Amino acid sequence: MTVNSNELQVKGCKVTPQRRLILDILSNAESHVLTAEEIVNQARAIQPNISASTIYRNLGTLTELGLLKRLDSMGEGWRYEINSGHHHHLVCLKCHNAVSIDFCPMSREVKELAEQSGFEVADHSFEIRGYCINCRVGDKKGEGAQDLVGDER
Amino acid sequence: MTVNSNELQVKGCKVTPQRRLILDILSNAESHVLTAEEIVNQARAIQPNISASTIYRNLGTLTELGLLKRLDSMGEGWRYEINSGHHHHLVCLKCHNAVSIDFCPMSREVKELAEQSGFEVADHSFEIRGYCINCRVGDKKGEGAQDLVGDER
DNA sequence: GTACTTGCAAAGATTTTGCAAGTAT
DNA sequence: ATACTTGCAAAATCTTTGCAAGTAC
Repeated sequence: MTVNSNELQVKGCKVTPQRRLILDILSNAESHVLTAEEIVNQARAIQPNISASTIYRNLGTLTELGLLKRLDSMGEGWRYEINSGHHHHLVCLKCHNAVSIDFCPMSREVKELAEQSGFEVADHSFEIRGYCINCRVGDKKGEGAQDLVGDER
Repeated sequence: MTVNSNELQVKGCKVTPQRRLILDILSNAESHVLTAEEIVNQARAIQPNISASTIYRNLGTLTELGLLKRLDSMGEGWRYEINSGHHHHLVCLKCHNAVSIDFCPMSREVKELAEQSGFEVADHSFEIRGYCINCRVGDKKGEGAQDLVGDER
């Protein structure tokens, strides 16, 4: 999943190296969903004097434009991913990898069930947490092979 | 759902007025899931000189003891509720009321689907967001009948 | 050339921590 | 009596904002 610069222009926003960098980091993260902090760190590994506020501002901007999607994060602030449509995730509790799944629990039956009480359904979230195949191999509690840290590009 | 003082003692922790207050607020909230800030505010309405740090500390402690459950909150910090077993919520985007639902998307099929990739399922979350029947009546965007504010006991 | 962006530094907001005083058991 | 808790104030985080300088178009 890559976002090219055209998509930025089409949205009526200027293509700056900082914005490209953010989008590239998230694109390369592929199966990752990164926190703002992680994006700042990875961006600094490439462009050391990029400002954190620039990144925070752009994460907001790009999310509003619909290029990024914000997920909540069990209390660790927001996590961001390239917006590639509606889907849910398997999230590894050790390495924080997030891989998309096709299954969506919001069937017509479930929606109707919710609506029985007069509730108007607007949105939903679903997330499965556990341990990915890589992290199951080692010790689940260990701090071993955290693949989020490091340069990642 | 009420937590009596015995449960605190059984967990090997002292029964202080502050802890009772926190549990009472959350018990009375019934269908509410409150943020730390809301709990602080409600607590202060009753015991004005209670310290916010006491509440933060106790929310942590009570969660570790399993008396409370922490939910994440689309970026607004944690929300807390009395731990009354596994269930999911319909959350109103206007008044933030959270009502429990019985339906759980984690069927055996879904679990197996997740496990096909070698993922070990540990946990999951599911939340339906929208507008509760009370809030549908009025203007959804208005700030009108926020029933979280106020003294609530 | 001009409006939008950036970096910096400072301000905000929220949560955590150290420590002496207070309290439940 | 004593170990656990509290309140206070200070620190630590994380995120936002104001503004002058810089940049994409």
